[in-house]
Amino acid sequence: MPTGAIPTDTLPGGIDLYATLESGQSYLWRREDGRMYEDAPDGQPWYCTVIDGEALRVRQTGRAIEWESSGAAEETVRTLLRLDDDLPAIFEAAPDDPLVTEAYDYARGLRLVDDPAFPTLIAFICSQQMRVARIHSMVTTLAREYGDAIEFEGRTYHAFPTPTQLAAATEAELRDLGLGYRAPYVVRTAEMVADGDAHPRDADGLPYEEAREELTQFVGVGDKVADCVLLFSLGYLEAVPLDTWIKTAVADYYPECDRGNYLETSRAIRAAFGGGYAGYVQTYVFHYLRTREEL
DNA sequence: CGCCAGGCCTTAC
DNA sequence: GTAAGGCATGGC
Repeated sequence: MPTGAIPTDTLPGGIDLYATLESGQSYLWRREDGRMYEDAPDGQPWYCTVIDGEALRVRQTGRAIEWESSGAAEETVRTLLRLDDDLPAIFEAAPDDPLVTEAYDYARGLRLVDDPAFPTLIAFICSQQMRVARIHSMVTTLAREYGDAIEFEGRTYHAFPTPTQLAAATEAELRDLGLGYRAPYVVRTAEMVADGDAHPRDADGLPYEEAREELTQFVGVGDKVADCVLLFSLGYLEAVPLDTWIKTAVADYYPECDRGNYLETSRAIRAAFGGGYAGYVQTYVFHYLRTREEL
């Protein structure tokens, strides 16, 4: 059984695993104590996922990121959690204003994730008009109902369904699982990928705004969901998803960036957030605004 | 009860 | 190209 421990002091800027995995950017991990999003972890809980058919769990101890897997290697952990990102350099590129400073101080060590493209696409199709905990619940349900089961260390894990597995679901089934009006979006997008008509990875490598446009071909995907896939899965760290929280931040802190439409407002806030790492700033600000009063 | 949540689709101008 | 409705569900 592959296991390992990655010393925290070897990671530039350290890491806050809790903030990284419970900030609403990834919906593909589950906290083993079952209290995800309810409370800050009491102790050092394992977070579990399935990646490329292998069970993987990680936890943060006082001095390391420990991991255990049925077959994944350390490189996978480093990739998924973006452990090589240079957080001090990223902070250095961020604007020096009160909101951003507070957001960074609130969750130092939060790292972006690098999740697989298809699950991320579906998760954020499900995300519209939903709260973070319910999105996570919906993704967990899809894995349980349609994904492969994997036994590891006496526990059963469920992979997120493949495009083919999810395309075999019906709209009625997904409505019964609580997806509401997103059900046909999920089925139709899964069919597009399963049939080979398109894949979210096809956007990878295109210039940022072209990549975003490419992703909107999927049913249920507009500019905002496309930005989430670009940021959390395809490595476009400049992407700034304009959700309700960030729109509030724009109105309250950067009113000059509101240009009346997504494209131009996106360009303005991306510049205000420092350009190339604007998506990092966005994720810190989102996490701060959404949870600062709730813990 | 009404309001809101990591919005998008369709239709009408 | 932009604006308005409609849309499911659950928590508060």
